[in-house]
Amino acid sequence: MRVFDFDRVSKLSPAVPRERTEASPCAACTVRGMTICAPLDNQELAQVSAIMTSVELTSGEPLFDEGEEAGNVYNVTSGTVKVYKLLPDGRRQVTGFLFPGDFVGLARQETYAFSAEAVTPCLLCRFPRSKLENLMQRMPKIEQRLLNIASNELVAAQEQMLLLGRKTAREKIASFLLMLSKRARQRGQADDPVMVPMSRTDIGDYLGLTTETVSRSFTQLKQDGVIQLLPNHQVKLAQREALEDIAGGF
Amino acid sequence: MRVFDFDRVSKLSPAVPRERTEASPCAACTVRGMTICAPLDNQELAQVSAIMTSVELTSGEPLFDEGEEAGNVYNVTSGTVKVYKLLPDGRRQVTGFLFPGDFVGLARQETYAFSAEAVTPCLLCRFPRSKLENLMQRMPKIEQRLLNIASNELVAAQEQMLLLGRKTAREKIASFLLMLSKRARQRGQADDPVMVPMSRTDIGDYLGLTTETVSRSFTQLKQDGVIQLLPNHQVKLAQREALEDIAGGF
DNA sequence: CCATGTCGTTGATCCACGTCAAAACAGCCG
DNA sequence: CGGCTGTTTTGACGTGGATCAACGACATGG
Repeated sequence: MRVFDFDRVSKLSPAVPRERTEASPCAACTVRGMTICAPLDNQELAQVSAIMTSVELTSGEPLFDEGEEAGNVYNVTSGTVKVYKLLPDGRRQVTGFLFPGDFVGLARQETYAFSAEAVTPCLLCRFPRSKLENLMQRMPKIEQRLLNIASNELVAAQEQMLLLGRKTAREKIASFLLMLSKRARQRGQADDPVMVPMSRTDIGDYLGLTTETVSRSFTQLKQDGVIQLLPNHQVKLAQREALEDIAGGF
Repeated sequence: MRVFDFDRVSKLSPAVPRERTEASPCAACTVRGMTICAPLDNQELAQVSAIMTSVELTSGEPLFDEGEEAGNVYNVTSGTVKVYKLLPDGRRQVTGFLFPGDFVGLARQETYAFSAEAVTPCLLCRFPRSKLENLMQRMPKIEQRLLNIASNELVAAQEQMLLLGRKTAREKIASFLLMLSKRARQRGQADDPVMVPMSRTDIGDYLGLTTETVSRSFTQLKQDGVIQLLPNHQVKLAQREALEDIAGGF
């Protein structure tokens, strides 16, 4: 596929708390290093924060639906969001999970190409698309950042196609757990007992499986001693090496 | 997923032959309207064409391999290219087919995230990445165009995930034929007897199926009178409406 | 025009995962 | 603490597509 990256500005770095003295709500943002705001200086940040509003979602609350007019873009600051597409008969494909620092954007059309919904209670930054576009005219750094984000997503999308088209249920679950672990680490969070906040149904819809098969694959990996299922939606990666071999198709 | 589009510059338009008088090889480019070069004026085009070299590939010839250093990006000007990822045991996922006007780019890493190979004899424009980056500094229009391209690809990637994760073999084949038809139309080519230049194996690797299942699904659609299999890799969409219903999961 | 390799089609069988059903469990509130 | 509700797990069974195996249909070159 045709991924690209001309971003020389900023590499993805673990989020570190920032302490600032200005009044901007972005000043204390703990995930700025991973967001669209990463390359901005304080003055630019103030301009961006001026058009931003906060959004709070409870578990299961929709953010927007596929086909709706795409008026806003978002940045997740806390919680987990899922984005998905539906077939007319209700079959669902979750195309991604979004964590703090992740960007929820939109298609080139004037309508969203997918639905987005909170998996856990969430906090997001909302930017009206038109206003952000104006801002981008004056700040090409944002455009570069977006291209960089899009490139990363494209690489991830291809990886997911390989998973969906060619991996077994066991391999899919192993890959999924490692993906969660890696992304938690990138956010500066614990990467070993991995938080798995989403339901079996959501996982199945993400991996192209049923809940029953997801559950059975977890059980099987547990019985093989590769993982341990802990309380509170946590999973211990008891044998990370083995899990990586399974995920990679060895 | 987090797609985005801030491109107000150029909408995708059917490729029309252009007649120009300058010496630039791009002057006569028949697919310029769809490429990265679309928004450029003649003077800019000359600068871009100065760093461009032509590449010719025979059927089955590799363009580059996953993991290789990503030194160049390409634009397909004629022929069909496939891009794919492999698992260690040889399982293959074709993540895309590229036609004239399509861009073959790269990941944010310094290495390609996938392999690319000619399906038919091909002609491509090659751009050294570093030189194009320099050019982009001076021509933000190219950057905007790339973001636009990346956004479109992200939408397509999500559609493909829905297909891979949730559609039946029959629905996959129907969707595939309609995709080929639509893209041919966008290029200004015949969209009804649709050209299907790739092998059953390639189609299977794109749709997450085996060659046998691809063949059986074609036969089934033919027997249902929805399509006709013509010589020379062509397929007639005898009942486009019905095909669209099947593809959409109705 | 036939020999030869590649690709596509068809048939028979198998199995990973889906489906259907029910039990076990986990929150949650009264 | 116990009943209620939704989620996860487990079990029994069915099936769509994979696998294995011929066979037919083209292209290509001698």
